[in-house]
Amino acid sequence: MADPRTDAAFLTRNAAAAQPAGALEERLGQAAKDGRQLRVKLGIDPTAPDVHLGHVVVLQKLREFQDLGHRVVLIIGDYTARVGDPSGRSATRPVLTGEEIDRNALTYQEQALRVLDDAPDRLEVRRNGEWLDMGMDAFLTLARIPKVAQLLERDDFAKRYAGGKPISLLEFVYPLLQGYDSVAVESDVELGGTDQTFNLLFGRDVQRAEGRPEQTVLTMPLLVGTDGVQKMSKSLGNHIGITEPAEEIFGRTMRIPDELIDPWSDLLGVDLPGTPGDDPRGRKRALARGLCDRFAGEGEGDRAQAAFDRLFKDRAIPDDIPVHELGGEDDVHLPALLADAFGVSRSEGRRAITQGGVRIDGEPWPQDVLDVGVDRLDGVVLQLGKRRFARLVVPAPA
RNA sequence: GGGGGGAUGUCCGAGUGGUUAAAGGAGACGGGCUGUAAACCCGUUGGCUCUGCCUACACAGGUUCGAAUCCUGUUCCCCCCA
Repeated sequence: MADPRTDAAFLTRNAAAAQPAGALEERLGQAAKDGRQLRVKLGIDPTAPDVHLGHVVVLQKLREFQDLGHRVVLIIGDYTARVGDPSGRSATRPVLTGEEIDRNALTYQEQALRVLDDAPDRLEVRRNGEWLDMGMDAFLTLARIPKVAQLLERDDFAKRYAGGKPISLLEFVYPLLQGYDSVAVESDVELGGTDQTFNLLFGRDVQRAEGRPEQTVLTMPLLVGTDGVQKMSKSLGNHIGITEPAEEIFGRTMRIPDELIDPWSDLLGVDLPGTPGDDPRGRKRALARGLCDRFAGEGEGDRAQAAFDRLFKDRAIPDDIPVHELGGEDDVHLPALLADAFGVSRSEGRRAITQGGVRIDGEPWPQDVLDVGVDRLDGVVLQLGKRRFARLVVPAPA
């Protein structure tokens, strides 16, 4: 446990990079000798409050530091959220209002604690508004540090610049502010995804300029989203949130491409039976169960899997489905009903019917029938496609 | 400050007066096959009270029998020169 070499190897086993080389082990050794905790920083941007599996990769790594006795410093970027982090973005980010930031930060914190240890000596939560709300003179002093050429080398800036896409000065300033966070909290180590590499390394420059020891940078590979192509991100809609119901986590995990099974298992810390490449279906089911147990609660994995099998193997109707109340009309226009029940447009509903995608109580609905008497619908299960269900009820006359 | 270029549907991207709800691709959705994977096949993809109607090609106005396409103004973006 106290062997720095073992600890460093453990911490970097699934990391993308630890920079500079060997620095992590050295720090761990120094900390052990001085009998103090390392301060491990993670800055989070409170623009997207819901924590998803992509965030878990880094949170999980923080947790490992905590379990080795170190202290995590979580920085809520309430001030920097007004700037907008350009990392990995091809366009300028929207700016949030103060209330949105507060709300998001709270939600995030709450959810992050499902992964992190919140013991008082293991977790410190700060907001960078504490120190970034500085005067112009202080800011201008900081502004000497970054060089334009250096900023332009950064991958996403370079791409945008070459592609004729806009980059605002505000975005240029972002790394500087994030770097100053490291000065303010005296971080020993900063974590982030590989897309954060530039910002994290730049933090070292700021620390050096301020006469502080430079932090070690540990980057984690980006978790590929459920589409199997792009990094997991809420705005791309390829994410799985850790507060989602077990059925959802299970089902969406089952839809990931096979190539993702091992990276996910590795980065999210879910152990799988068998060897990589073998029995992808079985391993994927184990992965899905593991994620459910971890985020929805112990035992949820088996439960979700059973529900999943009922639905897709037996093609049965799930037992826990939302109830949709019908209005008072005698005749129901099916496209309108589908629109109300499932949040699609009436045209989409109509299309689904004419393409044979609608079922009533599991029986395919005739493709040319768009209207039906309300008496035919009381208590039945309306189904759109393979996985959208609603139980219909006709309210008793008052 | 001067000059040039651009803004099209979820995204990318054709289209420079009529046969354009707008080629093509991606994505998505429905069906088939299946392991709710991949690959593959078929269909759909602005809305609606649907053999028709309405709204759409940055925004506002104009020319025309007719405009995404022409003109004027506005907003935003990019490039070059200073």
